[in-house]
Amino acid sequence: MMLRQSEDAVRNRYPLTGEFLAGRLRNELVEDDLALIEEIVDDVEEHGDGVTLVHAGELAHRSIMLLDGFIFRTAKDKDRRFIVGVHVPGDFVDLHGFALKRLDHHIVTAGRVRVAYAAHDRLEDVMRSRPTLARALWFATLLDAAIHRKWIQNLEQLDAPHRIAHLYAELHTRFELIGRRVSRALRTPFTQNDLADMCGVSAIHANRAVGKLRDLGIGEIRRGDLYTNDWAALKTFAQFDPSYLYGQNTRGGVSPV
Amino acid sequence: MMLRQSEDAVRNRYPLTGEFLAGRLRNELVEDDLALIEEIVDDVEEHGDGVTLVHAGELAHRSIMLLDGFIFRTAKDKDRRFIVGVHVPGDFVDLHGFALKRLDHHIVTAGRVRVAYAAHDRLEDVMRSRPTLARALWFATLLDAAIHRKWIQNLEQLDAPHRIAHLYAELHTRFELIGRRVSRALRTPFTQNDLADMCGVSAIHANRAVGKLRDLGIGEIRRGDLYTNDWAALKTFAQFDPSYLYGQNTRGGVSPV
DNA sequence: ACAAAAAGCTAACATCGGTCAATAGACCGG
DNA sequence: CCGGTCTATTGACCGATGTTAGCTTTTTGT
Repeated sequence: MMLRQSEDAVRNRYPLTGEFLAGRLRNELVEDDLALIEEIVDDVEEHGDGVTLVHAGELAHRSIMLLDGFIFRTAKDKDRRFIVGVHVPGDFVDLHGFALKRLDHHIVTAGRVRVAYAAHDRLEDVMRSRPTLARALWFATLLDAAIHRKWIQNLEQLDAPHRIAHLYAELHTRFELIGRRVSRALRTPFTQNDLADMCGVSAIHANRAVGKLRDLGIGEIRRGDLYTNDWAALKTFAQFDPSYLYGQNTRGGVSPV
Repeated sequence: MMLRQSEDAVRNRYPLTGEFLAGRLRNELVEDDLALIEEIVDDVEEHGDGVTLVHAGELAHRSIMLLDGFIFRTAKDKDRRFIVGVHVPGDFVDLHGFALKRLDHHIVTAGRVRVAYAAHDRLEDVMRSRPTLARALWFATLLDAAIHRKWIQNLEQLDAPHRIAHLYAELHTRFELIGRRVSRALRTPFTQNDLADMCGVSAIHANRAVGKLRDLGIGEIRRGDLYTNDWAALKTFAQFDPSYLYGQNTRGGVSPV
């Protein structure tokens, strides 16, 4: 299911240069640079749940910016799926495909999404004329790598309940960084199956972990939505340290410029 | 323990532009670019085992290229260490520190190493004058991210014996890609403790896994060195698919240029 | 060569997590 | 409204892994 809309109509309701880019490419990009990014986006689409936007191995000629919703990076086995990353609005989901040409994994929607496409040849032009912007895009891919490393550490260190708590803690902070304050409920379209595939456990064990978080009073997860009245407690439980997200208030190397 | 040597003396014995760069930054870099990389290396050092070359959080003003030996990327807990990445000769170990300014993890030697340093301001100059080279360096960090994703998948998918086998399979291929053919023995300075920290299991369980690989006839690991007479069998056992390393023979997006 | 330290190995037991089976609730299409 | 499918949930059982303890072998420092 794919609903293409008038590009301008969508843009007017959700300007690209709003919360999104200001967050993910957070740095001292000037207005001109932001305008330039708007220009290279050549298409806006909406998609339903579980749509594979890019298959591993395909030659890519454009990259996807996520405007609304969630997107998974997945790997597939003969009979199992592995989620190796998740994206929130403002993320350039497969920017690395720009330099690598083909992806080593799939890009799959999680729930309904709105995405924008940036053609590689236009990206090419822009990066040549604006070294600042080129650096910002590099920074974005490095941030992805930093998140990957934290996931590796979590898989090595935490048991299932802590992994799930850490996932929501990370999402909570990533939403903050794009200017979306989450109050009592963090809403996602994730099933317990999705949580399991992100945390490397079986769906049944993910269910047990969700139950444990509820019993411990850390948070209640219902149909992907996490409810809590104490995010600080949840983050402490998850041993969450936001420094790997290179946010604004953590000094040192914030700006990619 | 740090043994600084005459830079020229070391370079003559192990020219930088040899196997190393040709492998890791594998692409159509011209001679001039390679010469340029040699120029920005301003120091060569040797270090012993277990030396922390860069601490997480430190402001970085230079990046490390590994010339010989192995280097871990590690995270630390109050009483535990996690290895989130391993590097082989030819790798720019903390190139991402160039754009991020501070690292989210530590850089620690594994056994004796030889490293070269590239000052960030010189990298800056070079990247401005040679967009081709800038793209190559970006490519190198994207390759790191691809390896991170495979590690995530392995931690989600494989049990301890398969994780260890996959680790050696990966190293075997990465050595091939830098022109070092490994015949019967892949030699590393890894202890079983190191293997455990890379695979997210206890040292005792790593020992059990090593024993199982021996019993199954997959390979024999003695003091970090893996002996086998059938690498293909080992790679099959590990479910190893080299495409994520973006090697030469896998067509599509090989060149970062 | 010797002693200390590090690394490797093994066994026993407890916990985490996977698998199978069965059930109930929520959502969807007809 | 109904039946089918997806999702969530629970219990029983079993394999994988963690923990503790003790021991042997290898390496390292003197």
